[in-house]
Amino acid sequence: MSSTDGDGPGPELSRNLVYLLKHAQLRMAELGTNALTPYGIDGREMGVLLALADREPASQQQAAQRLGIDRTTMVALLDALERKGLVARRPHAEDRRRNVVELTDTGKETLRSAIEANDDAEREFLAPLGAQAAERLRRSLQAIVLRPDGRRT
Amino acid sequence: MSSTDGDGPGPELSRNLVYLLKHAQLRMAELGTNALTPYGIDGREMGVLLALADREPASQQQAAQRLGIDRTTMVALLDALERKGLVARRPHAEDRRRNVVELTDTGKETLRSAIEANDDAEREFLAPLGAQAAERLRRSLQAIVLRPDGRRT
DNA sequence: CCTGATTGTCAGTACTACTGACGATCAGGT
DNA sequence: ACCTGATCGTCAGTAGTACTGACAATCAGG
Repeated sequence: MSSTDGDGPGPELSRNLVYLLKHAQLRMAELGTNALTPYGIDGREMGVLLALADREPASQQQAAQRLGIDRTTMVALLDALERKGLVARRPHAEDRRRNVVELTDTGKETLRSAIEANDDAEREFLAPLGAQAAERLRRSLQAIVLRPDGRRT
Repeated sequence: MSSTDGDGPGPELSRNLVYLLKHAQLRMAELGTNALTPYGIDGREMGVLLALADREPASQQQAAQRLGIDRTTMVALLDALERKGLVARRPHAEDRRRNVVELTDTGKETLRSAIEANDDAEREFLAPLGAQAAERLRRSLQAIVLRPDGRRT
């Protein structure tokens, strides 16, 4: 039952970007999740940590915008990260509607390790490509995702 | 409130493949869905049609394998496509456990139009890239997704 | 001080895809 | 022919994810 009949995608399906992107994303997400489990977080949570560490301290809404997700989705994400002691909410000095969300020291440490583990996972994901092709893939995706008119999903 | 504070992803997040692939996939799926609505199908259903048209007639299970989804997921997908008159299930001559799934004439016609519309959507998706970079992106994704040891998700 | 907008929160919902179980059917050995 | 184990399509239930809509608290402008 190994190499037979209708096992893989046909030639047309293999050219379809919806198909290719979906499965690329699934595979990368799986590799990322596996790589991150030792640190008790998954890819989405690492994204939140990155969004917070990358720039100046942010409100929950700002963090959500950086990640391209809804502010209501951010609530549960931060609940989990706060429970794990990786981020802290504190009240905003001048606007009491807002929370300022920051990484704890543990969070910073965890993020450092997570980035390394995730880099390994990315290397494995990109293994079928040469170094140059890998870098071009990353740049092309950036050009598409970060294109100037970026509207919110 | 337009271009200010913490609006986009920071530099680290922008390099993260999980982030880039997720949003690339979201955008392509949205463009595809929009392009296909005139034909009454979405990207997933077009995938099914492609999987069926690409190769010899298939059982539901084979079609699912070509698409990389579970056979239980295929059931509802085919229910919808059959209701729309785009595919037909008929009993397999030699194995009565199986259904042979085929495109109807309407299905073939719809798929032709859908492919054109989807090509337009892909062009829009790839617009930030040059022609060469676009083709390289497609090939790199193929190399990653179709890599020989492709295990089932 | 009032009105309208913003922030974080929560309940409810939608969508997708899975697991587990079922009956029907097939294949192989005896 | 019979039994056992595997396969196919189906369905119910469940899990994960992210949304919409509504709410109280708070802010900003007039």
